[in-house]
Amino acid sequence: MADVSHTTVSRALNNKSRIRSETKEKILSIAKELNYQPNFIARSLVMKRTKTLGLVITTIANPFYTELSQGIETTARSLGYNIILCSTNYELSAEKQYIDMLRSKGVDGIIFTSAHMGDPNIIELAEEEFPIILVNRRTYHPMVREKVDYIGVNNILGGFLAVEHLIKLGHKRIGIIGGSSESSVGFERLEGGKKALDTYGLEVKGDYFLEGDFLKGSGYQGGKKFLNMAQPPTGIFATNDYMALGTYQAIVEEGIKVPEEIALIGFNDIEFTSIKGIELTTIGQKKYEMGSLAAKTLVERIEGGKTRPPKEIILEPELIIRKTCGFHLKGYQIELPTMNHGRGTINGDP
Amino acid sequence: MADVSHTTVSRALNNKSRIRSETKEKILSIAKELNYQPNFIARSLVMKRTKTLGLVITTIANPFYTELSQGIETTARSLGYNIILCSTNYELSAEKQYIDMLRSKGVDGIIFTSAHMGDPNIIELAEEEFPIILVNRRTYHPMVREKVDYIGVNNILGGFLAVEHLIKLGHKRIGIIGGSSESSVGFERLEGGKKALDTYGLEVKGDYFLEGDFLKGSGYQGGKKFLNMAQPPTGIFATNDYMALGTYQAIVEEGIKVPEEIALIGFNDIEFTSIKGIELTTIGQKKYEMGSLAAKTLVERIEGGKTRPPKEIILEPELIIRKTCGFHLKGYQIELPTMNHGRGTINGDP
DNA sequence: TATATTAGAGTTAGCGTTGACGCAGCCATT
DNA sequence: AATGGCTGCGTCAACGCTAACTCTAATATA
Repeated sequence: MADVSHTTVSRALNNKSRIRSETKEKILSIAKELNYQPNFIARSLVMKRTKTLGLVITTIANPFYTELSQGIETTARSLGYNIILCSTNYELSAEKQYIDMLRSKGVDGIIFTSAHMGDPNIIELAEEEFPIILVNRRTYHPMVREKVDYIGVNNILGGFLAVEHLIKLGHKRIGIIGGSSESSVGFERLEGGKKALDTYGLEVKGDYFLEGDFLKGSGYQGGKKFLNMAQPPTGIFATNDYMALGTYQAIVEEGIKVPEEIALIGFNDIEFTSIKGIELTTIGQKKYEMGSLAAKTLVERIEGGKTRPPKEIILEPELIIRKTCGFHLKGYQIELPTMNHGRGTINGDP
Repeated sequence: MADVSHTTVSRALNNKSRIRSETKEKILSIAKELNYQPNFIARSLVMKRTKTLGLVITTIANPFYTELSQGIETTARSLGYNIILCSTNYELSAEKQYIDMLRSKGVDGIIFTSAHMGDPNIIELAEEEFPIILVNRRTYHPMVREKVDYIGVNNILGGFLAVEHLIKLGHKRIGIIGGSSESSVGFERLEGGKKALDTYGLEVKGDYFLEGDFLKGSGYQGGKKFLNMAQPPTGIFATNDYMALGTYQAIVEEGIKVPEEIALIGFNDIEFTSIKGIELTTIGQKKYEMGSLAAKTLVERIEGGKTRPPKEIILEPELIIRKTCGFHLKGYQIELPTMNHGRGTINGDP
């Protein structure tokens, strides 16, 4: 060594007080020369902090989650945290295993991107006040809402915008393919859609609501089912782009033209929906930003103590008009005032 | 406790000998009751094993890497390892930082999915005999080849198959958009393409080789450049699907038809190239399997000691014929024997 | 019967850090 | 001159485990 105790070295490396600056610089230069890397494990053992976060995700194969993850990872890194990736592949038992493993490895917090509606694992962690955050999907459990932060998009508004768009284009028969019933996101988008129908005085007809699972296959089957109806819908809102792509394929296979005969709109604006040959009209959301905010908020909670009341950050969705809705062909048929999105009034003005 | 020392508990939990089975079961049942989770950090500190791997990747935004990562993560998990995700976003300095962090956190090994050709970080790790593995991209440095495992696809054959396919379809002027010169993958695919031209007696003309960077933009620019030539190529091989998509857009924008006027072929077979409206002809590779093998091989090296000579596992690529090459319109114009792929002869037969 | 062997435990040390505490030496205040 | 406080270090313990060693009692062997 450099003629000092290991404690002094620790003081030098961690920029602590009670050390002479000469001594500190001497130690630091020796450390650099030896290419010394502090042992994070030993530090973690005593500090009870690992500077590592768990990221629980169904699958990064879905580009929506990929982009979200990018935001999470990049921001976490800039805050000095690493990410342990946990793909559950849609199995709740895997989630439990991952949680145990993550806690055993001492992660400082966990990010859940696709929590089930009544996920018992989440409830348990919330009760313990272990630092977690919900992104994208949420849980409505009161205990959870009282304790854990949530970052998401306004899915109700998103669903509303999608269906409103179809209505304005003149469609009267609108089919909606919902997401999994275990997902708050699917539920909320469907709610928004129904609200639009209601607002514009259209009948809310059960036949026109199908439950999917956010996978391409269910979009495909939903599409086929709609086409086999006596009165098929003329406009379809699939509650995510994957299902919209499946629906698109089902429609095209039947020799029916999109958007001339059937209009189609998705949700998420994943990268490949914009390319020539598809150009899916969809509801966009800031996925990267959502991930980034999630990482930031979780780190805040970890480092700031647990006293802060939980945040709910709801981002705004955005209608992205491309080709599959037929807007470029005929434009809006009806002009009605759009729902008040909560941004139109300022300081008590009507 | 349960009237035993902590050592005995350790013996019970780790299924070690020198313990009576009654005692063991008693301890285990108490552990279960208390929902006891062993502290991995403390264990890691003494064992010098964290059961954690680093995954260094440019970006998971590219679906190729996403699928690869899925294979890696899922397999690693089944072997009892977790993955720390490290997206470099194409910065070499970020790679160095990540490596230091990973080693500081005591990962047992690191998986590199996109090593630069002469990556100094890789060389350093190889010299130290730290357990690493190269997937997809490799380094030709002799020291590295002598010490570290590599899993990849036969890119030379892949490039050959792509260009051969275009030749057989009757194309004489074939343009190739290469990948980054820092990537072995781009280099090899280009080599394979040139080899095909050579094999079929076509001129290898410098103008027809453009260097890209594997991003959509460079495919787009490459496409434009080709179209502005006095004698544009009639068939284009983009060395990955992203660039092919960019090229496709450039061509369509000019009002030229794919595949009627220009044939297009990509490489990787990422998910979205198969959907209706695109249907890109491409060279497929088993991305998930590649990742899976990488995780398995790295764990083998970690757990099996460092004495084993390095493996090179080269998977076989596969020509996937869809719509953009025009095969469905006219079929092959030339029938020439395909290059011997090393699988045609058995036991000394010709 | 005397001795060696073994199973089933406990005891102790150490992994590489950080943090609480102690102890000189120096300066400033009373 | 005596007291107090501060600076700059070293000492010691602890984090929660595993591994090496030790000890005891029971069993096997001569």
